[in-house]
Amino acid sequence: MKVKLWLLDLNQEFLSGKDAVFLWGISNAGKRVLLVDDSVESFFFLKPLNGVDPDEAVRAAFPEGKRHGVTRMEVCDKLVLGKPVRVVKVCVDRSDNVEKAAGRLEKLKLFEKAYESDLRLSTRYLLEKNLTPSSWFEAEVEKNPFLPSIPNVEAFKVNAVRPLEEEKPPELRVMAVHLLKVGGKGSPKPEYDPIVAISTYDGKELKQYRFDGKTDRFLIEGFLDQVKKFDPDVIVGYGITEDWSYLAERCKRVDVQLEVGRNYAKPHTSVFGHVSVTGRINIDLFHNARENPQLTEYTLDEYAESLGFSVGQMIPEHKYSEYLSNPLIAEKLFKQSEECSKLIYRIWTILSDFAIQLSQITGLPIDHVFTASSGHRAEAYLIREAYSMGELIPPRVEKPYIPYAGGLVLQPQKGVYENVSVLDFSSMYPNIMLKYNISPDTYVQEGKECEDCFVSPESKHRFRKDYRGVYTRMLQNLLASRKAVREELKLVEEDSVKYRILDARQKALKILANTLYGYAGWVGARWYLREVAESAAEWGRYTIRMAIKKAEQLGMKIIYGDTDSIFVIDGEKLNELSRWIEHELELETRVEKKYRRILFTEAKKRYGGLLENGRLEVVGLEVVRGDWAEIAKDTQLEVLRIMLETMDVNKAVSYVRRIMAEIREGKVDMEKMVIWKRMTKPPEAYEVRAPHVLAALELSKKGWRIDVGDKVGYVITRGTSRIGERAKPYQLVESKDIDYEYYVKNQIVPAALRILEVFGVDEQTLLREPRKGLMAFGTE
DNA sequence: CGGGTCGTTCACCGC
DNA sequence: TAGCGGTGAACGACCCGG
Repeated sequence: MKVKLWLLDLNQEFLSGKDAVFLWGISNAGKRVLLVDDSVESFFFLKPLNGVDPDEAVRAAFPEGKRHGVTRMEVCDKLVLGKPVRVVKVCVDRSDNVEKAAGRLEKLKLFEKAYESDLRLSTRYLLEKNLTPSSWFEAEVEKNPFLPSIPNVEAFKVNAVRPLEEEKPPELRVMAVHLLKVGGKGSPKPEYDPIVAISTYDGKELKQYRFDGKTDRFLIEGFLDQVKKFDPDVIVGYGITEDWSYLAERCKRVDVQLEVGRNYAKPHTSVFGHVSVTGRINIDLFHNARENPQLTEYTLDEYAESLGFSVGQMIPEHKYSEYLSNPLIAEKLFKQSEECSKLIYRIWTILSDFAIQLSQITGLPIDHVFTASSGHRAEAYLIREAYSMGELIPPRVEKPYIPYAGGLVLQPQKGVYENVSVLDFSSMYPNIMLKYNISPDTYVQEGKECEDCFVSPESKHRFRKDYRGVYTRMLQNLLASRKAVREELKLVEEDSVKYRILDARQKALKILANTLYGYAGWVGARWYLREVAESAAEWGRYTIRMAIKKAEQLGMKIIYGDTDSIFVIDGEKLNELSRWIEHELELETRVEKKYRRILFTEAKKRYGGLLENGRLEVVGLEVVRGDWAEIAKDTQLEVLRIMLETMDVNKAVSYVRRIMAEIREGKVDMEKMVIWKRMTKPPEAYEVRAPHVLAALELSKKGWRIDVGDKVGYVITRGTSRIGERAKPYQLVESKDIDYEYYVKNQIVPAALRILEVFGVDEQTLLREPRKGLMAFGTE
């Protein structure tokens, strides 16, 4: 019989002496289904050394292979970086023996290296069958008495599968989970702090299981019953990776089995520390929060706010214990846990489309989408592309790292300009890589012959024209799909489900395409080739230089430019320029922005301007930096606004003086003086005793846990020693100890002068007491 | 030994 | 656990004159 399924999750099992892949899905009739496929074979490839005949190699190596589970060896034709190669396919009795056999055989003096021995069986299965997670497929199945029996899930043995085109995902049962953990002192420890409550929300029903005063056994059981009863397809939490291990430890103590998988299995750790729950999608939104470096503390409320949710004041974690021990306010804590589960649910609703699309496109299971880095996402896609071409997937190996030159940045002349347009190349690197067929498998090594090649402008790297590479194919597919999606988007109503799905898809496609250039230059990549990244950058610089030259020929004034953009004074020649670029350079451009007025300092990558709609945009300046005190950023923004809107220097100067006075009078909140910096290594590992390092050391001495990646907030206090030693964690400082002069001299003055310098204001002018009866500035 | 110069370390941002 | 280009603060080694 045939079934139509949406692939939720897959895992590998060893069943009656054979490897099997378990496919967990939802049928088009809404049934939860398990398909078992034990027809999958484990294998890898060996490339013979130069001069070694593959058939000879098989005969010589087979006896040794047999001892390590090799069942069969055969010679076959594959591609290695675009070149046809006869390689040996090695089949192994079970997947556990793959790496072992590959390691042994590689050592024989017959082979250069092994390919695809580091692919997991489930990955191989998806490739072989051309399936992707989070997509529909059709399976030819039959009942079989030896299959595991699982409540509420129909199990079948699979005979054949084929992918389907259908887009719309089925209705998923989603359960958001929040654990309320409270530590007596410091952070809660599962060894002695029981769970206080678990809240769940499924979009309709809110449940909460509470500590009964003696044991958390019953609340855990209550929660587990609810999981079994509701049988979620998706379990989503914030920090749920940690919650699972906390739960596991608690379960051990109170003698409960943490059976949350569809097969009753406990949660288990898979790649990159990601936790899987068999048969379900386990999503930790914390991983998504971690992608946003703007966040300081990575609390749920901060994360939710960054996504546009308005969340009221939440009880901070260090006060949990205080709340819990006071019956008058304890209820607030429980209420908050409930609200958290609702919030987690709502966040998932807005992220799920994007996650599903990314999963479909890359072929990564949906719960890996958030944990995988952008490099791994691109790589997952490349693996599929390579597989379909018959190209062997290179192993991850350590390679030496050689830096190369990147984008071109023009030096701006400081000053204010009016009517400036920004002409951007659309997806410059992807389009350049496409245009010149830049790919690791089209690269022609030095000394090798090549009749018809693209030659990079500076290093003269060559790329063959007669063959489309993995990168080229990937980009062609991504950009073509994106174009098609965007065309379709135009015909779809904006509020519809279809619009949401398509928009998520086109965004995912764009992100993947843009990642590929960086991927090429990443030493950790399977398809790393410095020459690829280097050439793309060279052609990028060449392109922007050509555009500038043409603009100048047309009599246009170039104000600035960075990598893929040029800033020009708007005029009737702009259209001519972009037409020329499209025609001669064969690249698309867009007028991305128009500034009514824009200010440049003498520095690159730092400017601010008034857009046509009146919005003030700031790039690179202190205003947008996370490591300046709020008060300095606010002041700079206001100075910039005054100057761009009114060009009134006196007004700006007196504004700054007013703020300086307020600081000295102690009228500014300490909160606005906190400087945040991220720890990039453990405090002891620093060579320099920088302010944030000393502040971090002081915090850890007081018992705070400071991890790499945490942001430390400090203020500068009064004293005569160097700044670093006067930097104190803001939590430990009273506002009377703050060194106001530091904030005036090292924060307000430099931030304000950055702008005012352009108008000839210097430090002395700014600091001088305004004289009575005279204008504040500009009368001398 | 205090004050200045200057190279280095560090974090962050732009694209 | 994607790349390079770029700015600017603070440290700390060093020099200098006293």
